[in-house]
Amino acid sequence: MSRYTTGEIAKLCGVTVRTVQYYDTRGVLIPSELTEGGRRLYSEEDLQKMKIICFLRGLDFSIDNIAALFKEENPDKVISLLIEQQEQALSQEIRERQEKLSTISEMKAQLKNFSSFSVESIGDIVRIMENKKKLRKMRMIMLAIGIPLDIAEVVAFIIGVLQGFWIPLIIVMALMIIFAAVLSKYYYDNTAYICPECHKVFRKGFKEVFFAAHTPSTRKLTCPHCGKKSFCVETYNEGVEVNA
Amino acid sequence: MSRYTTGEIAKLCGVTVRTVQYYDTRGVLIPSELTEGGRRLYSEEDLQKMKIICFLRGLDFSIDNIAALFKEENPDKVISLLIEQQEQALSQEIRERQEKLSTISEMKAQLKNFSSFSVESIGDIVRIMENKKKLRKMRMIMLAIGIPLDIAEVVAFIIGVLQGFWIPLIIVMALMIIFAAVLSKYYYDNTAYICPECHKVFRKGFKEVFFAAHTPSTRKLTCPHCGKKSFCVETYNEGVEVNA
DNA sequence: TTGCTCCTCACGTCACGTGAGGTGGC
DNA sequence: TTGCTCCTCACGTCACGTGAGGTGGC
Repeated sequence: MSRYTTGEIAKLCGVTVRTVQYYDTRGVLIPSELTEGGRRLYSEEDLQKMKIICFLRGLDFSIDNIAALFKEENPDKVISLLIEQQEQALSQEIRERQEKLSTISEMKAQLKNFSSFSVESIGDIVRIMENKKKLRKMRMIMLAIGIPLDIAEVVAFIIGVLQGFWIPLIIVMALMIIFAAVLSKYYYDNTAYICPECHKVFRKGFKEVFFAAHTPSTRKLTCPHCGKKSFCVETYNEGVEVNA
Repeated sequence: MSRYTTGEIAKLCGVTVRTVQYYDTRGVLIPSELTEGGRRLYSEEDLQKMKIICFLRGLDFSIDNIAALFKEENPDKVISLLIEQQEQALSQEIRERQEKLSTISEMKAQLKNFSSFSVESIGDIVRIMENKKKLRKMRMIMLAIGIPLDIAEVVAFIIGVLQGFWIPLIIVMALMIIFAAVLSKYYYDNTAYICPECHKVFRKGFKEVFFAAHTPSTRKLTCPHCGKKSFCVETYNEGVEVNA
């Protein structure tokens, strides 16, 4: 009959001595023998049990559940239940982490718009991310109107060239100008800007916005709150008034 | 200037009062004011900061990292670093959990082979899972030899029927018998069985194994160690002698 | 005055890790 | 005798949760 010491069990199972001792105090693996000096001695069965415990711990089963399993009279029913639970828990944890990952990568993308970053900018980013869907929806609506008009213009132009009949093109051009004005106004009304310096949301006059230097999602504007001129990130306007 | 109490901050940020107090003691969010009675009062900026803290905590950033970020002079460099770290950590955690999930589902599949399950069977399952690759490899080798022979037999049979020339079929049949004998011996030599009662690995005589009732991965055998007859799970043989 | 909220200890959670100071066993 | 291993407290980790017993503020 081979006997193992705490250290031997630990080495054979790839854990620390402390873990083996801990499992004793937790009552999952009580050594089958003690020396007169109070040292733990483990049998071959103890070793096998420890290996099972380590395997289950490696699958994130809790020590309480493992202990319960060993005390159980009908372990076959309990193990199936525990396995189901564990599958659920792990899948849930994977889903959560995947969501966090996608939030992080969206945040990373937004960070690039901030020329002057301070920790408070994170608050701005959260706001932008929350309003991003609305902003995207608005842009989609504008595209849905703009693209057919563009097509109409090309068609009217071709008609003009091929048939020498220019009336359609003139009508379409007129429509284009009207729609462009309406769309610009619509876009302007539904966007606001976040100052990267003082983190306030503001809107400015149409002309200033229209002619400002810009990138796809920022515009260089003078913040009406702190007075600093910088590239401000565009966001969906939720009831902000124009601060001239 | 609006002031918020601990409870208001908690409600606005979707956390408990205890959490708000805890962030104070941890030094991440120290209230900008205290009443004479010692109650915490938070400013509007404190609220914004708390929202950022909660957002970052929701992405599993540690309180220490968040605190460091707020104290940092160049937060833009630090935030990028932290984001990278967090992405790495989350991906790693996802991978680990996916591996655990696949181990669990393999274990679930193996469990079905155990008619009489006890907690010790988990040890058997681990052993079977470890040897599964070798067993599969052996079965693949046997298929790789068996299938060409099968094809050869069909071809020889067709030749016999079409041309009345039966010599090839006779030769192939003879080869088949020889190979079947060799393969059976090979299969027999490389497999052992685990007793679901006493969990020992054993091998038995060729005849008993050959004629035993069986399923694709178990065979009804009498365990030489405990003497009980039951469906034993097949595993790869790692140097076990025949225990007649 | 009465609820409600908030306050500070202080201990609990979970599965160990990390010393400290002492001792068994080859 | 000398190392090495093991022993038992006892505290630390991480981000809070959960009472207990007391008090501020409307």
